[in-house]
Amino acid sequence: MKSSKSVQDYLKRVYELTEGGAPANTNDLARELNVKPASVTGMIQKLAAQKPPLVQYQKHQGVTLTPSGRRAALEVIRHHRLLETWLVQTLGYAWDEVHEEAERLEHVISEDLERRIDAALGHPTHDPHGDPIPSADLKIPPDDSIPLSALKSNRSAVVQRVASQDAALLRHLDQLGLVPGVQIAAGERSPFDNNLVVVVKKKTRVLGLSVTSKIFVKENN
Amino acid sequence: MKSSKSVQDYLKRVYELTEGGAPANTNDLARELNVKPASVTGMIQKLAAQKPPLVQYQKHQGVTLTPSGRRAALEVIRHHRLLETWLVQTLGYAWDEVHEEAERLEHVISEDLERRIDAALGHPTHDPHGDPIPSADLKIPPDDSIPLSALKSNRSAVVQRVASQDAALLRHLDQLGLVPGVQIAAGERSPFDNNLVVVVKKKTRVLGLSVTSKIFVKENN
DNA sequence: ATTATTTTTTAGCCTTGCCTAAAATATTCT
DNA sequence: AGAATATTTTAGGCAAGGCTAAAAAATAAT
Repeated sequence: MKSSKSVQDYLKRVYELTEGGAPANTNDLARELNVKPASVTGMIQKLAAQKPPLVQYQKHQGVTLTPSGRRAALEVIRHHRLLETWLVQTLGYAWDEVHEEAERLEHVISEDLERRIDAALGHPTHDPHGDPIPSADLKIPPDDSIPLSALKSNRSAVVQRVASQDAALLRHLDQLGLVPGVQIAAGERSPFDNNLVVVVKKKTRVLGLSVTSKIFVKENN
Repeated sequence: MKSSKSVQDYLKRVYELTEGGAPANTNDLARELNVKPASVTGMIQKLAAQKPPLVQYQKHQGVTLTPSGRRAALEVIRHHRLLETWLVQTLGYAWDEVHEEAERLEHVISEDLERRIDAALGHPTHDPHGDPIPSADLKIPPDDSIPLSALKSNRSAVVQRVASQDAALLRHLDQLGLVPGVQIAAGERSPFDNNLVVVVKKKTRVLGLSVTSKIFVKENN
């Protein structure tokens, strides 16, 4: 049976919060879902009680996804990222404008529409932010990028991904040309505040840690 | 405040059922909405109690839309018809495949997306079935078509609209070439069963009342 | 004009998913 | 360790939107 919008949202957030390996905790989920912690406990208990269970859960020990839960989460994420790509490529949306729209559409599109969008776009592997789009069989391509904040001085790299849905930040980066696919070079790094000098499209910029930690790059050769 | 999917569905059905002028009754609404009559009564009472009320309602006398309710209904219908047009024109859907998809999408698209689709399609006035698309200010173009079943013998006309969402019927009509825009000519009519001989694209067909009553045409000059 | 039948409404209940307040458990600090 | 603090869970409620069963109203039939 198809899960509700709420359930899909919970699974998606658990997926995101457990990408680092550690289980997700109630408070973080509550914050991400704009819901009270007590509500999270309630929902998590239901998800863990389903047959088959969608999450693994022991009280006071956080939540992880079961294989079923992970599949359901990836299905939603595939919808989301295909939709974002589609809105940008066919309706001229900017990359900072598509998140909320996709957030609503992702829960209602059919598998048929999913396939048609996928085909119309030529089976894209990454969305406008550079996030990988799970394939039809829900595989995710491995990610070997590193945060720009970890790039060594005097090395060059290609921007792979911008891990933010903050519209203001995205517009700012777009302005600077800091979008997926772009070639950059790292210069001096301040040891005090971690500010980094970066050359993008012949222009020299200084970026703070709050920015460089969200830009993921792949070092050249 | 934006109304829920349920409320939008109720308003849309009331709109459709009252197009003939008469108020809609509980049973018809229940059937259209796949809900029990008792549930309809409950919801209608809530809609009539809102400030401003969305429906006009007196017990045992059926339901009509207030101006606010009508506006809300037309907004949803605009979404639905723009979406159907979009799916057909940009993703290669057939006209019998789009109804259910649009039925779910219509409730979640933003006004921004509505505008972008409208613009991308060149502000279409009719959907793939020939139904009029309410304009941005929710006006509906007047309809001067008549059912094919009422077309006089030996007159020719242009198909304007096919008033059905039955996929099998739509596929059949598509086969026959009986789609909006097509030129047809009426021949003999059987006085017993109302079967009508029609010439479409040089081919002669005999159509029953269940078909001719759903095809709306405009007689040539 | 009563009775019978159909239609509509009321009454009471259920599920989902959220809330607040209180209780229980963990964690941190001295 | 024990107290103070922070986090998490339980308990009890609420609103939306369905349902069934019973009551009431309208319509039809004798």
